[in-house]
Amino acid sequence: MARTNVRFVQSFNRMLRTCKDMEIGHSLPSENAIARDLQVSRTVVRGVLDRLSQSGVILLNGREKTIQRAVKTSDYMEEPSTLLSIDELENRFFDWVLRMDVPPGTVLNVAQIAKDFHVATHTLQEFLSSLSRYGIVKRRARGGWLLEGFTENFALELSEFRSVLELNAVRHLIHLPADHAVWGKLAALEQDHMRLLSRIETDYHDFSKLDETFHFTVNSVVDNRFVREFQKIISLIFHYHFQWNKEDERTRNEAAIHEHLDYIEALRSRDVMRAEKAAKRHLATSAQTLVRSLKAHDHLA
Amino acid sequence: MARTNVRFVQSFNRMLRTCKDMEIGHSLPSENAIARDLQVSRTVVRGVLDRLSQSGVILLNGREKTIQRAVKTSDYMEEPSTLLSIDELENRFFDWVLRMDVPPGTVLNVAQIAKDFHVATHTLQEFLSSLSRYGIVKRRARGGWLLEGFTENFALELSEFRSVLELNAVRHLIHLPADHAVWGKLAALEQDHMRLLSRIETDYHDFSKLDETFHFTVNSVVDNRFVREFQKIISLIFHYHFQWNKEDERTRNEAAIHEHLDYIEALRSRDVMRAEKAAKRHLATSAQTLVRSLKAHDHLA
DNA sequence: TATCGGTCTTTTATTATTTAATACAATCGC
DNA sequence: GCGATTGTATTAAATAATAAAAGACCGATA
Repeated sequence: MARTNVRFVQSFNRMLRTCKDMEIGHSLPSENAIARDLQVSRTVVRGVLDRLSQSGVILLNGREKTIQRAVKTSDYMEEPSTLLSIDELENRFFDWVLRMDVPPGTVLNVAQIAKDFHVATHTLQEFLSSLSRYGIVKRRARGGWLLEGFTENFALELSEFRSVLELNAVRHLIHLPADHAVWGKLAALEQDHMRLLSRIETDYHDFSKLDETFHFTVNSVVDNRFVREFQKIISLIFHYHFQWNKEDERTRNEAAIHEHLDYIEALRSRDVMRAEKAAKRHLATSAQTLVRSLKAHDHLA
Repeated sequence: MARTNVRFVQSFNRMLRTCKDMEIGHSLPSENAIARDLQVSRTVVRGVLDRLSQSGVILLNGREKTIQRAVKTSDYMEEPSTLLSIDELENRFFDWVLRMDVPPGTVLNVAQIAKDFHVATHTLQEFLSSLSRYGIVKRRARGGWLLEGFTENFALELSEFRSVLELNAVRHLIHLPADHAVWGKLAALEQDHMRLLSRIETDYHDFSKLDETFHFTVNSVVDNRFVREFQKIISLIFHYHFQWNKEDERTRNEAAIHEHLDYIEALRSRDVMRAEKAAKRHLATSAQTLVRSLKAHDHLA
């Protein structure tokens, strides 16, 4: 009925492994040193040392913490199943929702989802609250959460927002000096695209990852925390849709590669109009793909 | 040791007020009807009716809920002090932080703040979690929250992001037909600006609100949930800084009014370059003001 | 004199509990 | 019989209580 003692158990076991490698008669370092090493508080360290002394592995005497006997397998404690952190939850949640096992408009059952995902309910609550900033979920008047996205409108607005950010990045990028790192990265990406094109018949599937890297590279020239945060969610959503929209995948990806190559070429020309045009064309295609795959999935539901 | 019964108490008192206006011998409507009326579940209604029957105000007999006696003042229950909701919390929190009672880098004490703000700790946790999407706070590795903003960099990046969004809005706006509502609003705003200018000596303080309305109007032409969400936080932060940066306030505001008027004029010309230029100039001034007021406040701390 | 360990307080994460919502079954009046 | 109403049971959410961990303080010690 309170917080778990995973930290204690893990620290205990790690401490045992350290003891195992030490000779009998030697002494462990100071509590502070151990705490620093294990990245836990001294309170935990003291708990661990107490327990080690109780089971006779070490002898506490003033500042001496002498190893008394060899460590046995039975000394180790079993680690309680650790819950997912809020970051790990993000991926699982999107995986679950974006595959549209869940249609928009669903009322989310916090208790059930928390159980399924092996997270504490309050962790899920926090996560949903943070998602509500993006309008993906909404808090209902008297308890409960409503899944709003991913509707067609959501996809359109997300794509539009993405375009605004990326076009801004493009305008920055073309003014960067020739020795800026981004140009080298773009050249490398160009090669990657060409290589993939040559083996597109079989490996068209690899485009998803390449696409993510490409857009990330373009946007990386803007050093802004808000852009970065949004980029994260944008790439997450686009990436997921890539994964499960299999229709025309080879054709679509091949066309997208050509658009990317045009895009890179246009950037390199340093011509604002041309670069913007190439970017816009690709972003429009991308938006269309997203909307279409949403609709296709909707039909199944 | 569990959730509060505010809902029950409030429903009970509201029910009593209804009973007070009814004559003895009359019967209350069905549980479902009452639930609909009070906007609570039937469970609560049944609880209320039970209690009313216990205290002899009504007599329950099958489907009859007959009023038995007049309602006395002592019948009413005292309402427990209700906690702030997460929305109300947002304003209080920003008020607290942006006035820089709290320097960047502070570790936030959830328990303490929750008590000070009269919210449940989990409400605060959720709120902080949602703020972490904007990088204003960060979750620390082993518990606790770290206040990151509002540093100079934060102000710069926020301003930059604001510019990106607003310039996009400007590009949309100038292509809107002459009969679009926004032109009327801009004309009205222009008048408001002129009027304020004529009484600037005394009423320069009113500019803050006008500024907010103006930028809201410009951005309103973009119908995008992500833009809207960000607009909320941007206007919040800019607005707060307006409130407490008193240095040169009259001069600054007067200059800003002129920039706004130029801005409106430029929009009306429908000339992209001119509109962008006017917008950029004002946004740059605005960014500078924000950074400067941050620094000024920093000196005091 | 700087580090160390004992003690205590503060703070956080999680569970247990209470209230509220809702689904379903039974009943009543028309 | 049928729709509305109530009775009952299950489920879910909000919050208080609580165990674990972090950290502050201080005298002791090498």
